[in-house]
Amino acid sequence: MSGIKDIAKKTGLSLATISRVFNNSDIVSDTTREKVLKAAKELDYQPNLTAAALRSGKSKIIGVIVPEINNPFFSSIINGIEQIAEQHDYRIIIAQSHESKFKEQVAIQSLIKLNVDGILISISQETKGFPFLNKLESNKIPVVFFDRTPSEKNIKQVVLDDYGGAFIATEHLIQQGCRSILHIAGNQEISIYRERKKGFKSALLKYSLSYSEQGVIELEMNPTDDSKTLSNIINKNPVDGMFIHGDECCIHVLTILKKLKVDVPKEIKLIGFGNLKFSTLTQPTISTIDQCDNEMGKSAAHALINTLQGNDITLKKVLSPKLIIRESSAI
Amino acid sequence: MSGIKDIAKKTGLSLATISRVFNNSDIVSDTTREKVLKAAKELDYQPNLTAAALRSGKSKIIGVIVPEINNPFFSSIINGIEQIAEQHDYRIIIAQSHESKFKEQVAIQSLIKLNVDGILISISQETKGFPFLNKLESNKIPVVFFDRTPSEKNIKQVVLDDYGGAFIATEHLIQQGCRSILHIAGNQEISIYRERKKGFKSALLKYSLSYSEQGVIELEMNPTDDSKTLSNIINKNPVDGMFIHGDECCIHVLTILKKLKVDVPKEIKLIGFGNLKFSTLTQPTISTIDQCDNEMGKSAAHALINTLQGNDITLKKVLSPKLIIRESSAI
DNA sequence: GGTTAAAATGTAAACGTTTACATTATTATT
DNA sequence: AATAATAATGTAAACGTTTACATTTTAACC
Repeated sequence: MSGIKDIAKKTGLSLATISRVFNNSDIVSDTTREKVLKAAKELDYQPNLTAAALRSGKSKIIGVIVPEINNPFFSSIINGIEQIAEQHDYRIIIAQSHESKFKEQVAIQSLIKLNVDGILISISQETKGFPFLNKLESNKIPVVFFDRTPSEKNIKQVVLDDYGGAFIATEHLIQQGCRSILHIAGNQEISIYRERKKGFKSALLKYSLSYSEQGVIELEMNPTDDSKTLSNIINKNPVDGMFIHGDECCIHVLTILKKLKVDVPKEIKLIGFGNLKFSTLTQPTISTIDQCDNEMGKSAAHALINTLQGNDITLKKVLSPKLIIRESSAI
Repeated sequence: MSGIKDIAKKTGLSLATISRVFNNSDIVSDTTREKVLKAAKELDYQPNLTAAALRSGKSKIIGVIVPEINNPFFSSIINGIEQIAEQHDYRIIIAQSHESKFKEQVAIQSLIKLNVDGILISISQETKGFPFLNKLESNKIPVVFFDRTPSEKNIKQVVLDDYGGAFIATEHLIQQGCRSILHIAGNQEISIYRERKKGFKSALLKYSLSYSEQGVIELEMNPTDDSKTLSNIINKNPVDGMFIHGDECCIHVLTILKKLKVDVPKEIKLIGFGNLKFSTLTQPTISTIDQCDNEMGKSAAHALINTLQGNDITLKKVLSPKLIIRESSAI
């Protein structure tokens, strides 16, 4: 492996000049620049980023912490992050929290030790606040949160407008003629699901449809139990639409409804949330809300890189989810 | 940030001794070890891995290159890799080739510059051979390939027995009573799909069923075209089973068959390949072959770490896929 | 052509560890 | 108690860059 020294020897220039050529920050004369680049090519020079990182304090590495990497939502986000990072010549290093606050902390420690320039993180479900913020600040490591963010104020974050997404989903059902809509909600401990419930409620109220807590249920994700629950509800007061907190649950519901001989979308229209790939593979295909996962990754990466470059950024960016209309909500 | 120097100052010991305590390689007396650890705790010492990497040449980072991170197969593998890496105190850095040979090369260069200790890679579809092997060898960076491996000999790799998987899938259909089985094959340019076709053929022959090239087709993944293709075939000679090269295609076929009013599994039994999550969410649920994705990641990581630690490893590890029986192949 | 300003290059220390080698302290052996 | 062997610690250079500061070269001006 040839280094800066070899180029210096070959060109007769000093180390400093060579270094300046590659960090095109300073002024180097065109002739020497060319001379250096030529020599670099001939020697197949590869800069040693470790050495550069040690001296300059900039590693050109961004740490990314997600709960689970093999969750399509997060892996798409990472994909977005990677795209932007690559464009700016940053590498990303990935760690998982597995929804554990402890592992999250371990991951952060590791990233600090590795001298990452910044961190992108979606916090674990266990984590309410974010006690590591001080430590990161004292290490001058900027953080941008995405999707799942802690309650602290004045943090940089990019999130989805879950409320708005739920609103347009519900609105869509209403516009398709539904008048008695059930919301199958997610765990209300988690803020995004609370927001989705709120959006559902608002849409009903806007269109003067009655909202009641009986119109919102949670499921066990167990075929037999949920089948009973749903058939009970449907038989009592005829439901003609369902807004379901997530695509996976939506497919679960679809399967149950089929078994109950309910025609989707004729008798009941369905809309999910998430735009997972398999929502296009069901029969009928599932209408849903796109979470802009890739875009979220890109935005988060942009925000962090801007911060690293000293540009001011808006503290909070809210992405607008998109309505995806498919067969399950057709008239 | 306090460093080794601060501990030295606080304890009155030399830098070398402190270093030795943390690289518990050498012999340090128990009393000084304790003294150092105590001081380290009090100072909240975090070793600077960049400095350590520069001096020692070992970064404790493993580079991982996959075609697409947001592909459930690869993200599960990465998950497995991460588990093992973490246990051995390695960090992983992820790069994507996006199926491009050029980007693959760029990724490798980046990883070299970052001084990764080793590389795990599943090569892009464009890549037949692996011309970067020399470069990595000359940089003393060991490589372990997984799933998609180049044709070169004497490379460390962990792969799936695609042939065997296809064999047991087909055998299962036969045992369920199928006698006229269609194979919906994947792109025969790609070796894993060639292997699956071979396994299909072998199983038929073992059970004295006739094999002909008409019994193998490829689809366009387009609902209308494929619907025609399939109805033609089914009408000519009655098919009672299908072994499909991948779960996603299997769902596609299932949807078409439903529209053609074919009863799955009564009239035609289906089995896919891949054990993707959504194969449990269809109706009927889909029998499939599990690809051991997580295990593949673990094995690959183990192989690499063993190599890094100087232990000899077997050159090639072949994982045995598992039969997952669900409704689509029920009697 | 001499003076000054600006541009280009050079010098050498620094980043925080690890490690070969040297030294000192301890224990064992006779 | 002297010597040898071993264990524990110390010294200082090294890893490959970046960068503050110093110096030299070039250009600009009157």
